[in-house]
Amino acid sequence: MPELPEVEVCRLGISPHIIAQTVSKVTIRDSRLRWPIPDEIHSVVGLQVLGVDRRAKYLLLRFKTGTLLLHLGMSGTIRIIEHDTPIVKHDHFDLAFQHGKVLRFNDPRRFGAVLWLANDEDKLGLLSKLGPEPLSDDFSQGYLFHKAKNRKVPIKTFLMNNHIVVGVGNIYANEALFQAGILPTAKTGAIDEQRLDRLTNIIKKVLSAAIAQGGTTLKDFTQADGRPGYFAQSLMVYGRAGQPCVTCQSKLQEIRQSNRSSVFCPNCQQD
DNA sequence: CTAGACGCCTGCGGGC
DNA sequence: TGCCCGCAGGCGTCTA
Repeated sequence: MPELPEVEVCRLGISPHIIAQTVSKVTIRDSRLRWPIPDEIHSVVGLQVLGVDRRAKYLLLRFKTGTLLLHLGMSGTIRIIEHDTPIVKHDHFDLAFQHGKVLRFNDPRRFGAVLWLANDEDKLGLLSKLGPEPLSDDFSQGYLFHKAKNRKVPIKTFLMNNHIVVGVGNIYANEALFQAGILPTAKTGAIDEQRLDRLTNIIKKVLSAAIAQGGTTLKDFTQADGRPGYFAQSLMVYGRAGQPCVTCQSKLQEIRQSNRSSVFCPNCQQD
C-alpha cells in the first residue's frame, strides 16, 4: 500500500484518535513480520501517546520511555476500530486504549515492521542513514544536482534511493519524472541543474497533491477510517502502459528497472 | 564508496 | 471452474 503520501494519510487519520490516550493492552497475535515483533512493546501499557510522527515511511508513536516504530511494508494497513471488531486474517497486533478504541495492524505479505526504540536509540540504523524528507526545506534547490554528481544510475533508481531522498516509491517516481519531462532511464549525472531543480519542485507538488487527496488506492489501501484515497484518478503514467499520453496521445511505454516497472511517454520525456 | 541482484511473503488477475 | 504464472505500493542484505 504505502508510499510517503499513504503513510502520511495514515498518520493524519490515526493521530486524533490516539494522541494523549493511554494504552490499556498490547496484543501480539502473530509476531512474524520483517523482524519479529519484540515483547518489549508490552512496556507501553499504562503510558500515554505523546505524539505521532513520521520519518520517511516509518510511523513513530512517541511515549515517555521510547518510540513504537511502525512500517507498513508493501501490504500493511493500520485501522482505528472498536475493541470488539472481529479479528481477520493477517491481523498481527493490537494497541488497545483506555477509551475503548484499538489500533490494529494487518499485513498479509509481512514486509512491514513493528519495533521498539528506547529513547535516543536506533539500533538497526533504520532512521539515521536516511536522506531528507521531500516535503522539507532540506530537500532544496541544488540538492539533487549536488548528489547527482558522477552518478551513473538511471534517475528513477536514484530517486527511489532512501539515502538520497526518502518516501519516493515506484508510483510517485514514475509520476514525477513524467511531469518533469525526464526519461526514467536518463543517466543521473548527466541531467543539468535546472531540470533537477524542476524535478525537485514537482516531487513536492505530486506528493502534496496525493496527501491532499487521501493517497492512492490501487486495490487495498484505505485511510484509517476505511475510506479509499482518490489520487489514483490523478495518475498520468503509473498503471497506464499502452494507453495514450494525457499530453500528446503517444502510446505510453513500460520497461523494468531494478525489477520495478517504469512507465513513460517516449515523446514527452527526454534524457 | 557505488551498483546491481536477491530474497522475503501472500494474494490476485490473466491466460490457458 | 481450476491451475499456473507473473506481478504487486518496500527495503535490508549480500556480492562485486
